[in-house]
Amino acid sequence: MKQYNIPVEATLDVIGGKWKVVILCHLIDNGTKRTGELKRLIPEITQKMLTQQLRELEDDGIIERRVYNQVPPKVEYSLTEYGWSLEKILTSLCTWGEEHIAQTGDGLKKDPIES
Amino acid sequence: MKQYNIPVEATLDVIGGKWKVVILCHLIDNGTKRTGELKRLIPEITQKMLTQQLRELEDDGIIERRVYNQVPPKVEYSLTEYGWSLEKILTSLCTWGEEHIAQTGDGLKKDPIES
DNA sequence: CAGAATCCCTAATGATACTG
DNA sequence: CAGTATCATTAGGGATTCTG
Repeated sequence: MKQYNIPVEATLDVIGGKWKVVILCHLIDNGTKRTGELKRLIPEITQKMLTQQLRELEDDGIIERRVYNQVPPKVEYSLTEYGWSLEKILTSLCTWGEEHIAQTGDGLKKDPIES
Repeated sequence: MKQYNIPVEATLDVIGGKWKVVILCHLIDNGTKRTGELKRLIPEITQKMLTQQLRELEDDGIIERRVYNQVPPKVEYSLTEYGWSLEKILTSLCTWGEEHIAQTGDGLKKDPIES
């Protein structure tokens, strides 16, 4: 049992990881992504960090990991019902980022991937 | 000019600091807090981190720093208009934390401060 | 009271190689 | 393809001291 000084710390505990929000925002698109897709969508992330962040999200019940027993391996990650309860937060974060970019000199990198 | 892979990274750039969301959630209460108040509301934070996070939020135009020229010094921090554009995000984060705490074994620390 | 400046160290992250 | 294990690195952050 964890103890917080303020409720929002509980939220940060769950989505505060360095890449978690980014991962979740990608998953929110259609709700499901393969490991390799996430890796390509998040070029700077390392294999290690991707796996680690995914594990933690899984442990917190935010995402589900589905393994297809085949060769080569196929693993899909998707939001759980509990994970979808973050939808409002995630979309707000995304929207704010878009508006912020629109208002500042910041921008988006040239998408290195075609779809 | 910063370049992001996905818009939400811009948001994380601004509020992704270790204590920023917590600080902002406190400021959202009534919009203004003195340095010492924040320090007491966030017991685990160090002087250094508090100042550092406040500076970054100030640099990003999220909060405003008002210095009263007196001895002993008095400094107040408040959300700027731009900072208030984060309100929806911040309240969502807080609410989710409350619900998460209600549904798990987690809880809040005994408030060490009266009022 | 608010905060700047040090020193210092751990924990978080990266890089690489290996496995089923 | 997905993931583990290991080693190396660093920077984020803590403790302390000092100042107006």
